[in-house]
Amino acid sequence: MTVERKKKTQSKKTNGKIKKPLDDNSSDDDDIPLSRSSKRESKSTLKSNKRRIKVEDDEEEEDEVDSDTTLSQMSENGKNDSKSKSKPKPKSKSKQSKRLKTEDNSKTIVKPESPKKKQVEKISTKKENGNTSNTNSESNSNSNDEDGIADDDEDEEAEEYKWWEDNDDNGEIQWTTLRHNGVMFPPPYVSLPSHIKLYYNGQAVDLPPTAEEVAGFFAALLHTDHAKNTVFQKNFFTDFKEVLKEVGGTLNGIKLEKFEYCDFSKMHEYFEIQREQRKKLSPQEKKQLRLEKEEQEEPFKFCELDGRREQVGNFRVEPPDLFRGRGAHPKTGKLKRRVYPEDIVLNLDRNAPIPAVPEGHKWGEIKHDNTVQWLAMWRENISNSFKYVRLAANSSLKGQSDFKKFEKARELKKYIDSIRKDYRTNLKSKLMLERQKAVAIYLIDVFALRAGGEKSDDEADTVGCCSLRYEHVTLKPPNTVIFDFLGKDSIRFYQEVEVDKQVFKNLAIFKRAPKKPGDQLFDRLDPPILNKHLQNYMPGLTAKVFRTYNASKTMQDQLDLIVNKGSVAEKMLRYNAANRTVAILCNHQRSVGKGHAEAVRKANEKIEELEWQKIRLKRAILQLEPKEMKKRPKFFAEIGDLTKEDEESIHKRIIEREIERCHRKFQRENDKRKFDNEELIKEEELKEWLDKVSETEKKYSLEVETGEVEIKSTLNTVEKLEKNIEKLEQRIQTSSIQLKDKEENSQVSLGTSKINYIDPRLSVVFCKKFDIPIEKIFTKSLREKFRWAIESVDENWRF
DNA sequence: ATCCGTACTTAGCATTCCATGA
DNA sequence: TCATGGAATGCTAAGTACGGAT
Repeated sequence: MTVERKKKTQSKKTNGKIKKPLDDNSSDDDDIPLSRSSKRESKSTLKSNKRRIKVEDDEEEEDEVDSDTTLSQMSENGKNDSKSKSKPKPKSKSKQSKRLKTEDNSKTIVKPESPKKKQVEKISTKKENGNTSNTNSESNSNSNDEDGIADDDEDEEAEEYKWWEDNDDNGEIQWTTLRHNGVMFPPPYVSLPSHIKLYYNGQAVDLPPTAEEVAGFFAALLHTDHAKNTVFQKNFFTDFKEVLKEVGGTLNGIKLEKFEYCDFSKMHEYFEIQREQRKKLSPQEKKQLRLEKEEQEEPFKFCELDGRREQVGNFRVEPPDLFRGRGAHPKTGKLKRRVYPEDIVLNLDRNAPIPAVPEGHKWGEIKHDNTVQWLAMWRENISNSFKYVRLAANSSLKGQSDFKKFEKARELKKYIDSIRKDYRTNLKSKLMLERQKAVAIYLIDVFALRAGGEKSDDEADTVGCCSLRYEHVTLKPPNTVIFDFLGKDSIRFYQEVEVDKQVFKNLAIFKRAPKKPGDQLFDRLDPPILNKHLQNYMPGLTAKVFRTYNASKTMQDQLDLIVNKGSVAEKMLRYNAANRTVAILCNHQRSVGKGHAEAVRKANEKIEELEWQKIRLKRAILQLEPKEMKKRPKFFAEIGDLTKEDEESIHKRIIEREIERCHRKFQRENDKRKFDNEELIKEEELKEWLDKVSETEKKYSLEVETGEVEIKSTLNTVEKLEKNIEKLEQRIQTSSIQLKDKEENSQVSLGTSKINYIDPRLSVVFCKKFDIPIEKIFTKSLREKFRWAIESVDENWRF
């Protein structure tokens, strides 16, 4: 774990703690559930009683007026809200009962059901145009074995379905036929060798396999931050004990009571060793394993959608594990239980054959709902929500959704001016609600905030626009605002920015006493209200569309600034810079890799050494032709830039590295020989190597003294030297560019915006106009995902 | 209106792959 | 040639959105 990384995690945690009574009950203001609930719930009560704020339309004074009543009322409401709090949350039980209900009569295995939902399986008369090939879509169609023969790829798929060349869009229905082979289950648990144990207070514990598995989950994480997190430990241990109880306790009578007494290190070591072995296992044995694995998953990788063969995304059911929540998640460390076929609901077309079930099991339910995109789903036990098996990103369905998303964002272009105009106006509205809407949309538009829906107590405390609280926004007159909060995935959003004057004033109003830390800034607002408002401007417009719009718009603008010159590498750098602007806008972060600081240092040293080499060559030229100095003083000027000290330290570094290398080489070589039973290299030889190095060292120090360089004898003309200098310059250039790129990217994640926010057609156009191979920008899988974009635009297309 | 269930997108970290350079 | 490390992919958590029931 690096320093940087730690820092970051820590800052997350610290941040979380501030607001998290659960984590730390030292602070005074938190009567645990009460204060919390009041925070979170206060708004709902308020929302109902809309109330006017009378506001003079006079610039300066207006704000002072009487919103007060509203506010005080508000916080009062907030206080006794804990009552209202307790009533929601019917909790899992009632949910559970509702659950496996079929929406759609059809042939349910488990229970037949009332026809409910709008039974949309009308065989839309949509002809299978476009895809001339297959279309054996009608019933039986022999379950279309994924024959080992016609193995995918290239020309074989020449007739792939180009949905973007069709223009039929039939609203609700997602497909007409859908067949697949179900899902792949993780392998059953295999017990550890009998000498690998959990130790409790020094004693080996005999665990039944089911419990051992759970202990193993923890052991596997022993060296991670999770294992050090007390919430994680606590949740894990509770669930571990529960499982143990379920299976009748330990086999040798040891009672596990305290986490602190558990020693997982032997188990952990064992896993490490296994991993090592798997790693070096390998000649082509690895390949063999890989092939076996591929064969196993083959049947699940593809499904048949409207007669076409399409890839499934996550066909593998999530294996049991300890839940790794992000940030300060109250449930982190809990056991995520194994999923069985009985837990799984499959979605298929009515005539599809039912996939085989693992021996001795049956599917939970079979549905035929063609208004949805999922192939299978189950309910997970951590937060009682659903997990879905869906198509892969390169599928037509996903592609179509993606396309629609960007088209919707493009449509916002037509409305954005009037929306902006309106929210500027409404910043002065007399209605509190309108003002809040205006400010919220402003923040969403300008700072790319997320909508910010309400969250419950058993999730990490993170916020977005509507759920911002008092303490997340600091006002610094005249118009500077500091945002500091944890957003999605507990990623910190920290920005010190200048905002519109009126926005500043409004934020001040929203924070006005008696509001206090913990209270909602936008007490009248939630995402549905906001979205409803937005839909008055444009059908389908929601808060998230702004992120897509602004991201792609920014990208377009940035790309427009790039001029078509320089090498591909240079143009790529500019593209990445544009990409980075977008990523920063969207606050897409990543933790700095563990080797980062070191890598930067090394890269800097490398550049320094290249510079040094270059200077040496220049000196060599002068030794050869002293007259050159007069001819091109500029060319030689940089010789003076290198101080003696710098030079010496470079020398030192190189020498040290060489010595190091000699020792390593010696070591390694002898290890090998020992292994092969060969004669070892003598110490003398090492000595010889080292002597050579010290000769070099002497040469260098002489160089420093005299200023005379000694260069390879082949470099004996000015021309040759210059050629080499040129090469060095080139290398320096490339290295510097790369380094710069690396540093600037260290905390910014470009991928997320590339995958989700930047209209891929922008990149395609960029490539066409600037003569860049698309492979430079999109990886293989992204090219597949964005095939619709790659194949559909010409270079004049604009977002 | 609010609540709640459902379904879909977006997100960063973990793992694997693969090129590169010591 | 092997180790190393960055890029690519895999995984699944964490968001948004929306509609129907109450």
